[in-house]
Amino acid sequence: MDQSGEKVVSSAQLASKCMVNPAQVRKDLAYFGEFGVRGVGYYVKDLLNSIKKILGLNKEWRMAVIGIGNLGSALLSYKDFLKQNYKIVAAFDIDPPKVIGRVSEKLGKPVEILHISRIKEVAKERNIEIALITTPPSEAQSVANLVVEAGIRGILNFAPAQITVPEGFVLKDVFFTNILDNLAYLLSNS
Amino acid sequence: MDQSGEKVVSSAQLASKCMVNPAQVRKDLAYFGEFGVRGVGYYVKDLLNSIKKILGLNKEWRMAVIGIGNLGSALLSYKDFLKQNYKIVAAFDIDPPKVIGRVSEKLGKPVEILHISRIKEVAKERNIEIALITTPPSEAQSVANLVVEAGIRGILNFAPAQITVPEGFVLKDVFFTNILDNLAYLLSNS
DNA sequence: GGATGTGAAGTCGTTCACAGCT
DNA sequence: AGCTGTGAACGACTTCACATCC
Repeated sequence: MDQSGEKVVSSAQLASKCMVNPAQVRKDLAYFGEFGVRGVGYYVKDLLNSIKKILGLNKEWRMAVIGIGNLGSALLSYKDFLKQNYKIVAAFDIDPPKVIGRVSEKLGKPVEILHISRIKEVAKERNIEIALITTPPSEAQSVANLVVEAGIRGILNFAPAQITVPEGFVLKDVFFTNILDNLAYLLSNS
Repeated sequence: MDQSGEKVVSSAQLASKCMVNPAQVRKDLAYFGEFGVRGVGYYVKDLLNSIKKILGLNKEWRMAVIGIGNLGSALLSYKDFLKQNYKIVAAFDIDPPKVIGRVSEKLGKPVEILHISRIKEVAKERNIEIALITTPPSEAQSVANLVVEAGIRGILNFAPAQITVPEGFVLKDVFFTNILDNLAYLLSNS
């Protein structure tokens, strides 16, 4: 809406876009503060900034991809990051030379692939806060341990393996098979 | 538990494994039928079968991958499908010859990559019920239209694009950036 | 006048507690 | 005796409705 040049928006407009109740929109926003103006609505620019602040998207998050197979390569060339506040600033593998060429072809400004042993050093240098684990499942936990040791507090795990991290670290799994199960369920009952 | 040879399980055991309340487990299961035996618990084998039936996992789901870039290739060699009831039986791209070699290397029994124009014909032949869309976002909607026209009722969309399908079709998006946003939020507030 | 922010009412989901069955 | 299935009690979230402020 900001890009379309719209200045204000009401909870009713937001609600219809999100297919929820207008009161829900107001309650949810009011939970974090007073962002609206009575009798007017919400100023789009202000609301956008406020929400970004709430969600932690008012800064650039610096990330590393670990495990440069097909999935890791896909992430390295994932253009959608550019629109968001995420940036891949490092890539690691256990066998770096093999893959440099492959990735360089794909990107204008390629990210050099480094040996996993350098993660602690590089994490500090480049202020890495999030690690994307795209290794085979058998390596996921030991890689996670290295990530933790390197002081990277956020982990997004793409490997189909259950891994654990100590208190104070945040781990999220991307198991698309869960979504696939949901799809299968919906197909079975329709 | 079945693989460990356990014969029966109580709602209390299931609850502690899932970190929920025992009554929750019983209510949820009872919603779909009577699977337990009073004074005993649930027979593991029977319960497993019942749950598979409920979730639509008591059959093999035949799938096609459309768009054989990095992500599509990753899915083609995704070993975890084997454990589940999903099978990739076809792969499509707009430029098939280019990629055959790359995928063949990776798999013992490669799936041949076909031109997208053959989707309708092949969908019928091979009883394809689910399409995994891994094209660039700009192509996602037009590919989805072809999928719908081919009579494939389930779509799992990996492309970062909003697409729509007619009534009667089921669409699920795999937008891992949502999970990444959630991770960033949790990191910001801890 | 008109849309927000919010107590009150209403609805939905979770937990308790026990009857009923093995 | 023990555990399920389930009505009743409870708690949480959603929606309503209006006082409040621009």
